[in-house]
Amino acid sequence: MVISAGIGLFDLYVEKSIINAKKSIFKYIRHMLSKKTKYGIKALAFIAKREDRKPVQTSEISKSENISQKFLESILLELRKSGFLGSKKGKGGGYYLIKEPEAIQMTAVIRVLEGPIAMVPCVSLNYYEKCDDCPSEETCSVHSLMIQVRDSTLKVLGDNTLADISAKK
Amino acid sequence: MVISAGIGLFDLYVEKSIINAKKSIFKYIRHMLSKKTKYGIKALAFIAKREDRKPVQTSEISKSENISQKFLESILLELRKSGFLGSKKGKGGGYYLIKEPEAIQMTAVIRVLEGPIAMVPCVSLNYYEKCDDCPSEETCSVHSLMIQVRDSTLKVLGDNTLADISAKK
DNA sequence: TTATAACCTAGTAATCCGATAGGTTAATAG
DNA sequence: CTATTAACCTATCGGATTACTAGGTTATAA
Repeated sequence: MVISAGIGLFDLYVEKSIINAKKSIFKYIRHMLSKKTKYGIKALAFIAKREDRKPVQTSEISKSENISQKFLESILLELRKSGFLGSKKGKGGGYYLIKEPEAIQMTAVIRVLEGPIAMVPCVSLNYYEKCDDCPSEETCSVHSLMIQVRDSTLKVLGDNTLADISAKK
Repeated sequence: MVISAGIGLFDLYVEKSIINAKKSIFKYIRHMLSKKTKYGIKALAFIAKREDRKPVQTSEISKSENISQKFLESILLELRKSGFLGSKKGKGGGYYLIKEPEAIQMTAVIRVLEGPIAMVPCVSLNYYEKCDDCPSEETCSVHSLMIQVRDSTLKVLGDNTLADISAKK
């Protein structure tokens, strides 16, 4: 007597329930800060911690901070192009800070790597965009709330410089 | 003499440059607050604005706030299941507030619709998750910064209730 | 009994994230 | 002058989400 030679209806149900279970167990959690930004900040802090101003290699940061080297390369490249870092090729090359850590606000770093700091485009200072569904921003219940959130976040990120977050402990 | 019978190298280059141009013009902007949450807040405010406690239909909110009705249905359903709203079927049915608007903090609403308020899971109070790349949270440069952001955001969203954001103007 | 409006289950296109692969260019050491 | 080093560049990818849409079923009231 053959119990189950192929995939029956029951098997399909089991299969489905496993998938659903997986979905609920490994529930995706929305990250507001992308890994790109997170890695970028970590890398900047790593470079800032160096007493000397000698170039730091991507490979060193990658190993020390557990970041995929290729991914990190693209991030550091972007930070260089945005004017945060300078670079040097060849042996003994790498990336180095151009400005003083005290002069680098976290708002600037996040805006370059992540984009807008505001939670909705209609309250963004640097990436403003009108909502297509909203007839008026004055009467929008979300608008004023998000302005408050934006301002408090901006205060924190503006007060913190690279020097603050890379302070040796 | 055939000038160009098919797709030559040059055509491909042109094609490519158009694509790149499109990419840069219509740059995607990361929204931290999803439309789902935004619509949910707007709908709650709409219902709270009603003096009477009679049920409000999805269709009415949908028209007034320019929200896709089907999408809104799913959102209101979720808000009902989370204990923010009550519902009534059939004619004259709809959704109504269960609690007083003053008793509904925006932190609660956002946590249900959006998920964590923190920008990184490792500083989330309700959705905590260890970072797999970080050896220690104490020495992480991002961690302490994100705690500050979280706390300031939490303060704003905790201070604001549904009554505050739905106040008639 | 019929209209209404909530409730439920699927599925979809578009889009992004995080990463990988495989090179080229420029600077330094020997 | 040559080899090595490390930044720089281009392309591509799977997996996952978001914001919907489609097409129903159930419960309530007129």
